[in-house]
Amino acid sequence: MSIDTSILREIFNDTPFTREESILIAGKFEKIKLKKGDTLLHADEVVYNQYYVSDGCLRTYFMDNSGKEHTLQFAIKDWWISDYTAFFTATKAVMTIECIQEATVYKVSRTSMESLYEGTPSLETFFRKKMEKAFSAFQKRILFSLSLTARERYTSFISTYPNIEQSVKNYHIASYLGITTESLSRIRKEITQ
Amino acid sequence: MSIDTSILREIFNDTPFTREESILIAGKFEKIKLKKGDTLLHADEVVYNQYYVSDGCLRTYFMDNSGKEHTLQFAIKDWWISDYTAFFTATKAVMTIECIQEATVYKVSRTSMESLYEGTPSLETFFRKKMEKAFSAFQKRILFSLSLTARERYTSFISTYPNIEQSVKNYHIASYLGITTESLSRIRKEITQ
DNA sequence: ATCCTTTCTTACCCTACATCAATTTTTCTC
DNA sequence: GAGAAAAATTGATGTAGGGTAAGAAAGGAT
Repeated sequence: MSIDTSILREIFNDTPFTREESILIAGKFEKIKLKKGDTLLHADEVVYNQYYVSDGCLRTYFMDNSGKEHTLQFAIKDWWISDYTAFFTATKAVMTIECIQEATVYKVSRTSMESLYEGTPSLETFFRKKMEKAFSAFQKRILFSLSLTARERYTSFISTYPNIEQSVKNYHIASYLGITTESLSRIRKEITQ
Repeated sequence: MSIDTSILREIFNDTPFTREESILIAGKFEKIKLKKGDTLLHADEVVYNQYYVSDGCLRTYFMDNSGKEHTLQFAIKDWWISDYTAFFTATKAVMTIECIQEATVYKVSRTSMESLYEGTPSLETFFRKKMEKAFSAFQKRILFSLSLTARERYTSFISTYPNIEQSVKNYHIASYLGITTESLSRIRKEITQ
């Protein structure tokens, strides 16, 4: 365990920590390198950690009873990823996190987080705000899934996440949008005409 | 402005505050009574406040270009409600909050919240955890909308929120599930047979 | 460069849910 | 409790997107 304190600047942006705080925080993180296809977290595993993505691309997906995959989230540089429902309650994951492009992530456990919050309120503020943004993003996604057609959701996705689009397969995007890869193909054809 | 400090126990459960903190916090809240049909927040208004629901039932809905309503959230006792995306960033609401059953809510502004966080870390912890739960709920909702049929989403809704079901109209539920009221009617018929 | 695997596309038909148009039931109001 | 308004149901028909199957492109591996 432990990472270089200089990386904290990347992870926590402009959040100011004292020298002591930095050392304490850095001591709780661990650097992990992943290759394409690696699984960072398996469904049914108890979730102890969340991960900061420094580089590469990952996705969280849920596999339903019929074996179909549903992508909940992609994560690229500066995103955090985990099965958060399971992470918050230290229960079993329903989702799997897969590396879809060679990645470097920094891992930290929930218990580490909780203990760090105690001595470092600015850290808690940082995560509260992260949480607020993530919450907003999910809210928007729900509204979109309720009110937009598949085609509209696709064009919205493309313009919102142009960087992600390059890193992922079309069938990943389809499973994120809630449509089949065939439908996405038809939509793409329609658009380019 | 200001409410009785005794109500804080209801709002913040078992969160312990000092006498001084309690007075400070209570000073930032305001009690509001709503009748059925009242609008607590209009789309296009800048959102300064969030609301704790002490009693009654409200819903947040989004109206799309074609005039169709999409219910994002219901709120009953002990839930918080706002257009959170707009609340966090002090921007204009895209959603409207409507009282659907005579309600009592307690209002507090974002700036009040931010200033209270500074002196009372336990308050920030309280809201961080609330946020985590809300985030999980939204995540679950996204997974359900990706992987379940309309019928499955309906039965899941009914069993998850039996208390809400009684307070709301079927067309509210339909707009929450992302289907038409006619489809919901057919699903209900199917189930009772 | 060639073979093999993965990904994407296309064509055909199918289904879950939508839309439109009444009609019935429930709820509100005086 | 009669009449009006709102909500729910039902039937007929339409459509976005799904399922299946096959082929075409694009990437890797050797």
